[in-house]
Amino acid sequence: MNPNDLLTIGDLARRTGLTPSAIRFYEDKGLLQSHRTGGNQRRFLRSDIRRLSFILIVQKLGLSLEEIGEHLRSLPQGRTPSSFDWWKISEAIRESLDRRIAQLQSLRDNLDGCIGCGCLSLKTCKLYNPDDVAAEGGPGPRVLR
Amino acid sequence: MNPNDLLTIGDLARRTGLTPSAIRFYEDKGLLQSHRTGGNQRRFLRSDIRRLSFILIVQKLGLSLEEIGEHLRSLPQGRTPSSFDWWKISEAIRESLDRRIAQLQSLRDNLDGCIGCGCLSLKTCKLYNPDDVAAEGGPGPRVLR
DNA sequence: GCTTGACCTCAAGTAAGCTTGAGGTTGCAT
DNA sequence: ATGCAACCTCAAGCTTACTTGAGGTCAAGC
Repeated sequence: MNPNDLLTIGDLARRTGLTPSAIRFYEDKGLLQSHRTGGNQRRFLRSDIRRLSFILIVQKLGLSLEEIGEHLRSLPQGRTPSSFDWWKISEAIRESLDRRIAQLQSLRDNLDGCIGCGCLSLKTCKLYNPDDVAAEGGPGPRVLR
Repeated sequence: MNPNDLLTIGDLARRTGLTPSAIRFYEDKGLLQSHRTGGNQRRFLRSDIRRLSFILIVQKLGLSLEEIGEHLRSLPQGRTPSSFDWWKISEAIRESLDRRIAQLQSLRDNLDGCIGCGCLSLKTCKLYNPDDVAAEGGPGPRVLR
């Protein structure tokens, strides 16, 4: 297969383990782009395999598609992203991951004092009020980020 | 207020910061029970304040209501939970929290090697396949637990 | 006894991240 | 030229964790 060949959505699905519907969904959300054939079918670049892999990996780290989109928009438009481009993104993600780990650790460290004692006072509980971390958030599932 | 007084749903809401609708929702899900007055209104025990506080706190640690329910079902039925009861639960939760932190740490440690290098090979990526961690999961939002 | 706020139920809406299905088109092989 | 898999769009459904609203009842103060 020539490196200039374009991939169908099915090809891309097979290479990434995603379903075509998921890929269309991501395109809808602006996480990748496609060209169209005369007959209106999508054609993708080979570099989109990497792009989707990135999405899958970073999703496992707990980032939302929204957040992933922001990172992806920092990639260069028009040229295939270089190693350095990806490295810059991975740095940014590692930092937020570090923050989340630290947060979870401090929550854990307060767990015994807070629940273990049985007092469970919402007013004094460090766990419940660790500096207003993850305070609001509107409707929908609330996940610690 | 006498310790034997029952609380209305509004009282409980005020004491916990939850809305009445959220409390009804939790009752629906079996996370707490209520008695009813002759006029079909809910009445709660004072120990339900603690129960709800527990739910709120543990939610911040990232557990789903489903998981929280499982923990709560391990509490004694019929008697007010003791400090020791709560302590046992907090131990169990701390352990799963520890596991999650360890998982995140190993993901982070692989981040540079995996994304940073730009290869992003799904087959060889440790990040993507850290022993099938968080593998499947059906529809709906996928969050690393 | 009457008003008023708090309560009740049930249905529908919201957000995220997709899937599933209906109804129709394309593209490749024979 | 035709058959069939793969593609297309658009609408609706699913899960989690709730909220909002409609339409109606209860309880407590005056």
